[in-house]
Amino acid sequence: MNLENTQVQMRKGILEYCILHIISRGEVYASDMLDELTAARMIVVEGTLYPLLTRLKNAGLVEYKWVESKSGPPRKYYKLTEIGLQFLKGLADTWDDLIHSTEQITQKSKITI
Amino acid sequence: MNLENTQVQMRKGILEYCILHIISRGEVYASDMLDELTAARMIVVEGTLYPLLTRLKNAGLVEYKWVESKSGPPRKYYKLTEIGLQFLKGLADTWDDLIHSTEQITQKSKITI
DNA sequence: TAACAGTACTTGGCCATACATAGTACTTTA
DNA sequence: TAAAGTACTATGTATGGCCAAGTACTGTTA
Repeated sequence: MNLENTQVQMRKGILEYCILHIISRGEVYASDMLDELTAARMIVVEGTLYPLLTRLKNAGLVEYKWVESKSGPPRKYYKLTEIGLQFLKGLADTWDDLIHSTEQITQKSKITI
Repeated sequence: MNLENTQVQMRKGILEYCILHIISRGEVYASDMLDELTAARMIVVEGTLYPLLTRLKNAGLVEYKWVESKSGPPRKYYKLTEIGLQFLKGLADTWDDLIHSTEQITQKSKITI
């Protein structure tokens, strides 16, 4: 039980939310997402992102099309499905509730951090 | 892949943070924590809380003492250790970073939720 | 006093996710 | 043609939340 591990645990589920958000803004492929996540200091590695995208695809929340690249192999460009959009809206509510609940608990605290 | 499951995933790690916060405010036992978590609409069940408390104890973040009860079996009253307090401070930073990163990503979104 | 309900804590097994690591396949460049 | 870069795939591990069943103690009541 250490900080690093807890950071990983806290990320669980939230990553899914963030990635659906990124995809909701337009067609992107994996490297675009990694760039954006990194820019927001939400560090993610390939081994996490790709399986997640596969899960989202299998669940029907996203779809992709192959697009040829000028430099390298073809890329999968993702976009949200209608189901994915609805799911994202539900996630947004869940996330807001979680934030609110956590604030309610932590703000009661007397300790100063 | 459904909302309910993602809610569970999002809770991971955050629960640990909330419970350390609750314990930081004074000596409490499990039912007190459950009441407070429920009041904040952070629903948790016994099977989640007790193992978590055991982990925190084994990691040296909390300690407890047995206190007799007027109605029922004795209770474990928990309080933070010095290590636990330091850990909680680290978690607070982690949580703030996570909130900030998530906001940075979700607020860029064009979709209205 | 014996059966029952209430309270507090324990335990074992299941599942989903994040990650490390290694590997495949294609393209461009030297 | 070999090397480097890009994009995606696959496998195994660890962790934590949850379900469900169980233990143990106390107080109530018939």
